Amino acid sequence: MSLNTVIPIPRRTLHDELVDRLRHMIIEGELAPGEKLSEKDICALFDVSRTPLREAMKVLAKEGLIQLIPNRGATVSKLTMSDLEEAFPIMGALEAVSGELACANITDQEISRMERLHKDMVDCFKARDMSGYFQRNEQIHKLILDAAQNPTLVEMQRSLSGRVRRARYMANMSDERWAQAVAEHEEILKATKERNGPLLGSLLKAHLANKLASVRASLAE
Amino acid sequence: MSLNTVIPIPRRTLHDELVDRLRHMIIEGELAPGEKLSEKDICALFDVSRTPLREAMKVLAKEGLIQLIPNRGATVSKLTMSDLEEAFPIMGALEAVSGELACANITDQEISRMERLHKDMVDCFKARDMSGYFQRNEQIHKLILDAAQNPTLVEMQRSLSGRVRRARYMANMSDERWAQAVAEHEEILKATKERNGPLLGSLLKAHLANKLASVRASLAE
DNA sequence: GACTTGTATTTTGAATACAATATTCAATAT
DNA sequence: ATATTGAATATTGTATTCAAAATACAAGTC
Repeated sequence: MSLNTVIPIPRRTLHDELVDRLRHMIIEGELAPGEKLSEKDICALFDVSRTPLREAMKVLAKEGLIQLIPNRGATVSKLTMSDLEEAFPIMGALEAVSGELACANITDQEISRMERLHKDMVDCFKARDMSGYFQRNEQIHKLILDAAQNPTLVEMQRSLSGRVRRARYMANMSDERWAQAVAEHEEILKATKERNGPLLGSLLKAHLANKLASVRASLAE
Repeated sequence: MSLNTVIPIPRRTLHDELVDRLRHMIIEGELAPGEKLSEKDICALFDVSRTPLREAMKVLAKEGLIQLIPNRGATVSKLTMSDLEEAFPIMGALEAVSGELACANITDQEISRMERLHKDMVDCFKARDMSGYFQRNEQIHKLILDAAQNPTLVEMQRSLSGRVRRARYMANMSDERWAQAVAEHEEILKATKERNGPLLGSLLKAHLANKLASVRASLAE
């Protein structure tokens, strides 16, 4: 029997499924920041009992996406500027590490995939296709992260960026900033191809810092 | 009424309490790595029902202290060398950030408390009081972290160091390494007093790297 | 009318009950 | 003797029930 090719039957528990679905809804803004999450309503929505839902809520609270107050239920976490200020230095540090580790481990194949994604992303930029741009952008960052070969790092980044991703609804990217971001990505690609870990690390960190600055500027108005 | 001085009546939920107690037991090694955690047994141990226990388990799994396999229950995570190798670069990066942020925010009062702790720690070293040393050592690191004024950073560090703390049972610190660690702490104190963020950051990172190296060496035998 | 105070309703926390899956172990076949 | 099958048992996943706390609201007071 071809044991290696057998894909295990996906059997998820309800609470795992709920974690994924709720997380998605929160990140996509379907559940608004500050919104009260009534157990009753959500149970009705997904047609599950409160037990698996409550288990899922504990996980989401740990990820920082919701807030649980004893005897008072759950609300979707609000995303304030100070939350961003808090998260960004950490994300920056993690980006730097992932850059260093990625350079140490990345394969030629991954690099060429990155080049392809980069090209597509630039095309999206030229066509002013923001949604397509964001998608490629995320894929590139994910590629770097995965190349770092560190599951814990991936998990932490995912958790933080999940919290912060909602910020894209907070501020619109200016045209200059967009162009600048693309330019930064050119350098990021270059450093990766050279497998220059420290450089890639600092580029990624700077890239993130610039992003925060632009959000801050856009909110200051 | 003196509203500011009223301490809220501490009312914790059972699952919160369980999270704390189980975490403590795992970190202290009372629950051995690899040990199966039977819901029935633990419920009996704490005299609670399965509902709050299961909620607590989800949180501990998220912290990486236990592993949950659907329909097969929970086991205490094992701590392998490769887990350490994975965690340390992240912890290093977080240490570096906390050093930078701490220098920006630390008060004179906190610095003098740090000096006091440092002195006590050196005394413990001279008296070969390892337990006392560890205690002060931890307090110093916690002080730096708290000074960074970043709750998310604190939480992430706590989570990672919780996983890794068990490593102290894996390897005994050599006498040279101990002396070296104390010397490193001298520099850490100095950089803090000078409020030299980048320096403190790199010292903390190096301090951690050395620790990992010593664990690795000690395990290599 | 604004503010208490007490009661009804709703919501959450925890325990129990039931269902699904895994494990154990004896009986059977190889 | 070892391996395999299937029933018995145990354990986990989910639903339901019960209890405690919070909220909503109405009646009474100033």
